[in-house]
Amino acid sequence: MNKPDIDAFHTAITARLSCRKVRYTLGRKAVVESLSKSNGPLSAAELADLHTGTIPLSSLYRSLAILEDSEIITRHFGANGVTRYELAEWLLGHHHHLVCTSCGTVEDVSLPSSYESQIHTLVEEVGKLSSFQAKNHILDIEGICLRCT
Amino acid sequence: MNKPDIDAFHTAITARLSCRKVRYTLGRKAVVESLSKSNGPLSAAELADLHTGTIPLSSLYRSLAILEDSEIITRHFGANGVTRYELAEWLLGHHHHLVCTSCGTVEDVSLPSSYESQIHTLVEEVGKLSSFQAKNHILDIEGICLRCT
DNA sequence: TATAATAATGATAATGATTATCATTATTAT
DNA sequence: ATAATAATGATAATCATTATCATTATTATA
Ligand SMILES: [Mn+2]
Ligand SMILES: [Mn+2]
Ligand SMILES: [Zn+2]
Ligand SMILES: [Zn+2]
Repeated sequence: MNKPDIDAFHTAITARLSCRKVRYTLGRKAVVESLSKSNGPLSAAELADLHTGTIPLSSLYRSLAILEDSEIITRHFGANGVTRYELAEWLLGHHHHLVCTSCGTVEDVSLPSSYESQIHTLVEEVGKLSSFQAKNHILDIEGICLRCT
Repeated sequence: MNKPDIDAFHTAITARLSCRKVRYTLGRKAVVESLSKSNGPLSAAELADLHTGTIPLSSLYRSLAILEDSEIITRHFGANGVTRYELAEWLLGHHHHLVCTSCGTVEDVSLPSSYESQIHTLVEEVGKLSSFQAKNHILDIEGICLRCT
C-alpha cells in the first residue's frame, strides 16, 4: 500500500465537507490524521487510544458517524465482530485486507491489477448467474501475520 | 447452493459432539435445523424469531457459543455489523456470500470451481508477497438482491 | 435401581459498544 | 453586533452479548 500525503487528503476532504455545510474541526481532522497514518483500518477503541484524554468518546463516535455520512470514511467489519474505520476508497484507493486470526490486526493490501480484474470479472459473472446486481466486492485474506509467526 | 439432507447433518453432528462430552439437545438441534433450512447465514435475532417463545435468548446464545466451540457452526460478519451464524464448511461446503446492501439479507453462493481456484492462487501469491501466512479467504459480493431491484 | 457426578436450562443481572439528549460553546451569516 | 446554525462534552439510554446461579435433566457407577 502506497502511503499518500496527508495534506492532499485534508484539501480534498475540506472541499467535500464544505459543500455540505459540515465543518472540518480539529477532532475530525485528528481522526483523519490517524487513519491516514495507519496501514489498516482502526477500531473506535484504537482511535480513542491514539488520542487519550483529548477526544471524548461521544465526540469521537459522532465524528466517525459524520465522516461516514459524508463518505470520507467507511466501515470495515469481518475481523471478529470488530468495527473498524478507514478512509474511503476515493482517497485510499481500492484494496483488500490481511486479517491476522491470531492478534486480530488488519492490514491493507493492494492486489496486482491483473488479480483485481480477475476478481472483477468473476464477480460480474456470479452476479449474472444469481440475478444479483453486484456493486462491489470485499476480499479478506485470513491467516497469520509476520509478527505472530 | 445445493441443499443437503438434514438427517446426514444430525448424524455427523451427533458424532462430533459425542466425542466431546457435549450433548445434542433439542435447543441445539433446533438451531441446526434452522441453519440447515436457510440459504444464508442467520443472525441471533433471526434465529430467535424462528423459534419465538420456545428458546430463551440466553439459551440460544449459549447454544450458538457451544456449537461454534465444537466447530459445528461459524460466524460471519461483514453485512453491516451484524453477526450471523451458519453451518461450518465441513458440513455446508466452501462458499461465498451475496450481501444485499438494501435489505441486508445474506445469501450463500458457490463459485464455479475455476473461479474458486483463481481466487485460491491469487490469495497464495498475495500472501507470499506480503509475508503473510494465508489460511483462507472471505469473499463477499455486495449489491442489490432480486427482491430489492 | 438408587445415587452421585456432570451438563444443560432459564431467569436475571452485568457488561460493553454504540447512540441519543441536551445544555453549553464555537462558528458562520446577516 | 446579533441571530442562526453547528459542534462539543457530559451524561443517560439502548441493544447485543455474556456472566451468574439456582433448578432441572442426563449420564455414570455402585
Ligand atoms: Mn483498508
Ligand atoms: Mn454462508
Ligand atoms: Zn498477528
Ligand atoms: Zn435485498
